[in-house]
Amino acid sequence: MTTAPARTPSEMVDAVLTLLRAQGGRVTTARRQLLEALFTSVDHRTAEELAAEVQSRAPDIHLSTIYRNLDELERLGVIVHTHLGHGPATYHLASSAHGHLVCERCGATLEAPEELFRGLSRGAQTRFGFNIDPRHFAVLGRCSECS
Amino acid sequence: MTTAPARTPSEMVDAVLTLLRAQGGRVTTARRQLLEALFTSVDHRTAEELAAEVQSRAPDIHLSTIYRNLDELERLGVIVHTHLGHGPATYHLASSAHGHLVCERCGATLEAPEELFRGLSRGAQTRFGFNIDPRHFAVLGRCSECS
DNA sequence: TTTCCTGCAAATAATTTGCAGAACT
DNA sequence: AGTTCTGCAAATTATTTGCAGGAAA
Repeated sequence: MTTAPARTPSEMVDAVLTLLRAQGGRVTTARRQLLEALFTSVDHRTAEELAAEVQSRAPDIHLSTIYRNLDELERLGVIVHTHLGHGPATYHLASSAHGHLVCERCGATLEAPEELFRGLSRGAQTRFGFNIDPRHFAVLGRCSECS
Repeated sequence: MTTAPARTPSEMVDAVLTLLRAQGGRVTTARRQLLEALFTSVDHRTAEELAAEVQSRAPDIHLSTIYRNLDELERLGVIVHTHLGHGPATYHLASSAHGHLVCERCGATLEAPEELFRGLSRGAQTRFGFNIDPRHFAVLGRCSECS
């Protein structure tokens, strides 16, 4: 059996640029480089880190342009951003969505599968009619080392 | 059967001031007024809101003094602060600790009993050795109205 | 009178915005 | 040509910090 076709990062970049163009958007160096950076690493990265990577190839691209394009890509559903406690937001591909557990002492970040939140999700729903989104904000606490 | 004696706000303020003095701290107008504000309302309030209330009685007390004293009171375990999504942190008495569900659309805040997080807490513990603290950061999502 | 606290101004961190010119289509 | 994007500088928001004078013990 085959899963969805495994596309190369470069194909993914092109696909998003096509989508962008279809919405009346334009293909620019800043956007191509930012997508390149997003699709060639799995890490969660901050706007600043992404800017640094983009700037290593196109030095003139400004941090504010990175922010504007991250917003745009989030509107398109390509990426999501998460607040891992204090400090800057991190961005990653929407296709690898998951929750986060962050240690408030050492800062370690654990990626938590969505099903870990299923019980909370159900409880919040039945008792408060509330639909939680475990991806937008991390759950803080102490990791095993720091407990 | 009796529960813990219900103390008046004013008695609570005095108790904290005594604790402060016992630690080598000093009793100042700023501290007394801040405690007064904290103990006479149940709301979650931001540093700015607390400053406004304090300043209605003692106009010269500066916002930075409020921040410094909130830190101090948190170190003493009297209050806790919570990040309700974007925007400023809110402070409330540690004795009324609870989790929060915040709607990312309309901003409504629901107070969630700690036990709502029990399943998540257990799962994070057994699967990751992680001890969650549901109080420090709110869980975001959509309230029933906005869903 | 000694140490702690406070007011004030300035610094910080992360992000957003106004604007005029440059780049895509 | 006509929008959309971008770089830059400046504004914003929330909070922190340095310092010198003022107040508690």
